[in-house]
Amino acid sequence: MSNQTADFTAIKHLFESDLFNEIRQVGIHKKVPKGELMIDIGESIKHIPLILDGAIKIVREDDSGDELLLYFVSFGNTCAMTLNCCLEQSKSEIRAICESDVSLLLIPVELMDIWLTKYKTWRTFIFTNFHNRLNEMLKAIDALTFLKLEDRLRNYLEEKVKRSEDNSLRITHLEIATDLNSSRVVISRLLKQMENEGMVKLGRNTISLLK
Amino acid sequence: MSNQTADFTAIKHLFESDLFNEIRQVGIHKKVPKGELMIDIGESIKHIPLILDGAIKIVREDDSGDELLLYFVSFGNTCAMTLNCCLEQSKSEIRAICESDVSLLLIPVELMDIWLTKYKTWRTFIFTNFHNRLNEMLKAIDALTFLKLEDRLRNYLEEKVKRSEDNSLRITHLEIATDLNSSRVVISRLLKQMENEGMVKLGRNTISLLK
DNA sequence: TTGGAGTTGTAACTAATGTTACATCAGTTC
DNA sequence: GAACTGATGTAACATTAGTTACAACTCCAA
Repeated sequence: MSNQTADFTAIKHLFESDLFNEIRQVGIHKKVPKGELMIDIGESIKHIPLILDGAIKIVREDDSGDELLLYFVSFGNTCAMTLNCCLEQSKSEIRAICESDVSLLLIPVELMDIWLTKYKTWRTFIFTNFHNRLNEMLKAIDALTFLKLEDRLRNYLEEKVKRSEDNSLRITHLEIATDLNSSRVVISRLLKQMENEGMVKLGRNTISLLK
Repeated sequence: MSNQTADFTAIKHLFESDLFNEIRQVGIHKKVPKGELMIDIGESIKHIPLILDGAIKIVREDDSGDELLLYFVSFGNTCAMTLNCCLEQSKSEIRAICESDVSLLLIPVELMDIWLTKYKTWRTFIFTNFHNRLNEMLKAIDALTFLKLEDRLRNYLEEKVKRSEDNSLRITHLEIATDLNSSRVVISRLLKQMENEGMVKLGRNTISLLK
């Protein structure tokens, strides 16, 4: 796809102009529709994805198919887990699914190291990303360790609402249960309880945060 | 403390010789006894610690003082969470406690970026560390999400035994409970059960892994 | 308009983990 | 050796979360 269609505003300010120009030249622009699987567990990765628009949901899965949502990656960022894979030539440990329509640039792995020596802003970019990802992982660990499911659910809903137009979400109880590695019945129970407390309003396929 | 007393063998093979010499020149050698608090949550960090010998235990704590052991860092490594802090000038998100007597080198933060452009082996070192730490965090998340406490306990004991001379540990049930963010009674219960199954042998202040 | 397929509500039950309370035991100190 | 401290064993109970089962409701398509 032609790079003319890509909107670089999300990343322009991140990089010095020489680097920005290189990125425009070598980056392969791609649009991926909402819901599409971008990377699956076990795949090897040859490009660094640079997100221009939209958000990606990063999911972990165990052997028996149970899932857990780890975090979201949005514009101006890249996935540090992916950087990992690139550097180590190893397979992906995680699954990446488009949370919305996503516009991104693919950068060939080889440039990673070259740009690290050449551009200060690239180093900053890479390390900021590692930093953000480590913090997201810490947040996930904190939630799993110290929070009750009800609070994880509330956080989850708030996080989702932040990414939506208004206070309402188009989502089913089952989807939530999957993301939180719980069961549908438990989520329904907690949601109903939250509705009774006036925290949310439930409808078929929709949840509105009132708080 | 003089650098003559430091044993560099653990890291010599990691770096090209120019870099290795720089490290020897600027690195401040330090020995920290077992059990000592190296870094606490909220502290700011001016040096990158390079571990020569021993192991450090990385712990997370929430507002109410509940703890969780995240992972161990041992020789030839550094703590990526600390790298984070260095780079971002932010405060430590974690607590680091010496699991054994530790010998380490302190590298001034300023050199971090300079060495990144100058030395390929430094880049590899830094990224390998980020990689390892992200993987450790993933492992922690997996355990919290997908494992029952009994299995986390077994993993914990196996991990500890790896770092000890023989199959026995000098540890109390309370210490284990703290590391796993559980309660002493629960840990005692599970240990007793494991003893009945012939998996461990319990004594006062000691646990031996049998199978 | 009828019959799925998917979504939600709810009850009853089970399993896992945490809490409280107390007894005992080993080692240390006075 | 009496008193104290920390470590462990155990019972009874509480809470949280997961499971099974089933009814009811919505929407879409044949």
